[in-house]
Amino acid sequence: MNIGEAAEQSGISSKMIRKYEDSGLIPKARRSDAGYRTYSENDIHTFRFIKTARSLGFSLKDIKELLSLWKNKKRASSKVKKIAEKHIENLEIKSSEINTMLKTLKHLTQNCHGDDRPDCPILSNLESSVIFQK
Amino acid sequence: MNIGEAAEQSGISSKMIRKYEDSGLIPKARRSDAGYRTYSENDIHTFRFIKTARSLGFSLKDIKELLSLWKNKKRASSKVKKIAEKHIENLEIKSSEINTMLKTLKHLTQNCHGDDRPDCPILSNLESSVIFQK
DNA sequence: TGTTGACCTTCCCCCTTGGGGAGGGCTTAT
DNA sequence: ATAAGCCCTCCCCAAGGGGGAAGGTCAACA
Repeated sequence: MNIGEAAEQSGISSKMIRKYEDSGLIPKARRSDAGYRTYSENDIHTFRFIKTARSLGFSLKDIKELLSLWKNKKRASSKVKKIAEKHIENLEIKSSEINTMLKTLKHLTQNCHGDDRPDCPILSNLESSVIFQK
Repeated sequence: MNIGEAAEQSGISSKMIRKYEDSGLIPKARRSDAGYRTYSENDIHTFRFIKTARSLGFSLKDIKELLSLWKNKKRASSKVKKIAEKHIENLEIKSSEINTMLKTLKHLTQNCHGDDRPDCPILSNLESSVIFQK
C-alpha cells in the first residue's frame, strides 16, 4: 500500500512517516517503479506501535530503543523496564512542576478582582515574586 | 550596564536577552559607541518580570501582553486575570494528560519482571494497546 | 605601548515533534 | 486526452532554549 493508506491505517500522518524515515526511526521504505513508498501490514503494525508509544509520551529516541527491543526476541525485559521507569521519572518531574505553577497561579488568580480596577496581585507577584525568588 | 551583567542580575542569559529583543518581546536596547547594548536598573526590573512569568509557565506571547498591561497604569485587572485563567486551563489539560500517561505506565511497569526474560507487558501494550485505542 | 583576556557583536547551526505549502511527477477514471 | 487525486522532494514555520565561529572593543598589566 502507498503512504496515504498507511497513514490512515496507522494514525500517523504521511508527513510524519516520511520524517520518521529521514530521522532513522524506521528503515527506508521499498519503492515502486515510480518512486512511491510501499508498505506492508507489518509496517502498519510498527507504525501503530510508534503511535501508542507516542501517546504514552515516550520520546522518539526512546521509541527507537523500544522498537529494537520489540524486534529482538532475546531481549531482557529489564531493559524495557528501565526505559519506562526513566520516562516515568521525567513525567513525574514535569507533573510536579506544573502542579507548583498551578498552585501559585490559582492562589494569585483567586485574589485578583478581575474588574476595571488596575491593581492586580498577579502582576504584583510577577514584578517582585515572593514565592519564586531566583 | 552591559548585557553580561544584566544577564547575571536578571537570571536571563545574554543569549536570550538578545533573542527577546529580536522577537519584539522587549524594545531595542540603547547602544554604546562601540555598539554594545546598555541596560538600566529599570530594564533589569523588566527582565525579572519576564523571568518570573516564565517560571510560572507563561508563553512569551502571553508575557508580551502581561508586560504591556504591567506598564499600563490604567489597565483593567480583568484582562490580566483572563490571561492567567486561560493559562491555568492549559496547564490543567497538560497535567491530566501526564497523569493519564503515568497511570498506564506505572501499571505496566509494575507488571514487568524486569529480569533477563524477554516477555514484557510494556511491549505487549505498545504492540496492541488495550488502554489507548486510536 | 603592546599584548592578552574577557567581553561584546552578528550570523549560523542544533535540539524536539509536529504542520503548511510549492512545484512537479504519476495513475486512474472518465 | 484530460482532470482529480495521489505521490515526490524541498523549504519554511512554531517554541524556547543552546553552541560556537569570526571578528570588534576594552581594560589591565608588564
